[in-house]
Amino acid sequence: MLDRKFIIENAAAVKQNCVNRGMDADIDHFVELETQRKSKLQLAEELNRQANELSKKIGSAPPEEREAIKEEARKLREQKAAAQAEHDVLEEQVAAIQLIIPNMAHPDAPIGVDDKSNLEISRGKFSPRQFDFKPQDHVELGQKWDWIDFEGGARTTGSGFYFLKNEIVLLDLALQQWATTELVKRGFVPTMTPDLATDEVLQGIGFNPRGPETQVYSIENSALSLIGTAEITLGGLYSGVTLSDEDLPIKICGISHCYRTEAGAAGRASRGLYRVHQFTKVEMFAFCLPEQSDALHDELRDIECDLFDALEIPYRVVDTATGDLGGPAYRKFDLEAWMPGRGDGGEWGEVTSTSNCTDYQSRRLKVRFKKEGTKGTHFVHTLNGTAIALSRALISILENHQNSDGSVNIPPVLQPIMGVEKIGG
RNA sequence: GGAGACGUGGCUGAGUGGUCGAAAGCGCCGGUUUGCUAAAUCGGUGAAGGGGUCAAACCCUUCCGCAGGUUCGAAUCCUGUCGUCUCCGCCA
Repeated sequence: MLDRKFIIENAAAVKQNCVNRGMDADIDHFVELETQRKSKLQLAEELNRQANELSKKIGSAPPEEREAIKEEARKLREQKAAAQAEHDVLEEQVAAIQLIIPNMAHPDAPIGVDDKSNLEISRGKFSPRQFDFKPQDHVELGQKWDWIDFEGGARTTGSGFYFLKNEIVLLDLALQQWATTELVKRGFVPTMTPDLATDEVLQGIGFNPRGPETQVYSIENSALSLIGTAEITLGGLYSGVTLSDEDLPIKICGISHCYRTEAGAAGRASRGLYRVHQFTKVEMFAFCLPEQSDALHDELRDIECDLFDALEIPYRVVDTATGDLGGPAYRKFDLEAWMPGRGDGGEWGEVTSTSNCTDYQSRRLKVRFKKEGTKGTHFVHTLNGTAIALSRALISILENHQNSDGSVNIPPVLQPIMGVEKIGG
């Protein structure tokens, strides 16, 4: 969320930003309520101060006066409680609006209401391949070699779930192992995170854990939800913690399962593994100083490019338009891999996404830093990026590296881990 | 899952109704002393929110895991909750 003072002082810019992002937040109402809230708070504090003053007097007052002072103090406390109650109502309303005001956008982020305004900024090392046969999609390949069992997933759990089987399990594990190793080489602390998090952390990261619009599976009779991404647990890792500026940036990566309800998202573009309710992901996350976040964002994007280049998968990099940023992101880059089996004759499909969320998440999660030798604390900047989302990486590998007999070549970087050059056939 | 103990400032740790935002020690910052270092010694040293100021100084409120309650007044009493530890049970 944005700082309240910032919103009030920059109301016009915040309003324009909401328009650019296609979000509807009543900034004027926010300013009005927040102003009221502050004056109520001052009133409550003043009444409290007066009551405190009286309470202190009681000890030294002559016994016969004590009851009268007590009575007066009691009245003041009652008035204070009333003012506080009014304040609390306002606070709730202010917080509700503040929660839906999106982050400001990077000045270079393309402005537009949806993904049609996304701007392609670069391409990977490899171009989409010209097949001399009709490429199959990953669903067909998965069926042919008994690699992916959607029927089994549907029977045990429901539509949108699947079993991975046979060699593709080893490919999946090899990708996790390889990606994590690559990140460790680049200074990331590897973690395996919980697959559940408290609703508070979910909300801090920018997810809406409950309610009709939610994309999140929540656990009944508890304040826990299944995470949609390790961004949630990694971001929550230091919630409430004040870090030292000397420890920043902290680069951390995490392997987790990701769960998404994908309510209303079924359709032709969601075939197979592309949009599923559960998948595994290796996620990058960083906490850093404000002045570091732009460069770090570029670094995360470049790592994603390195990984997909190493896997020999064609992709393009997209600078996401304001309307497609979501709430927390200040700027977002997506990698879209070429998926030969998608649509008619192949389509680009999102495989990674990296966002600079500046202090939008850290303000809610209260992740601060202290500059050594100075007073006060500030909010860190947080960034996240997909290293490998297994389901979509598997699509990319199967579809791009398939042979005419349906066998699939394993990218050279994974061969030492898997011990084979090819699967199927 | 059952029983018990505990949760105080960067750390250790005192504090069982007001004089406590909180002793003491350690650490840290600054001064003095000293050939350097160490030691000694003096002083300072939490956070959030609000007001105030050009900026400071300064003022107010809140914070002793968290949330409620009792009371004129709560670190201290009560309830709930979360976390940690120990023992038992169960278990991969």
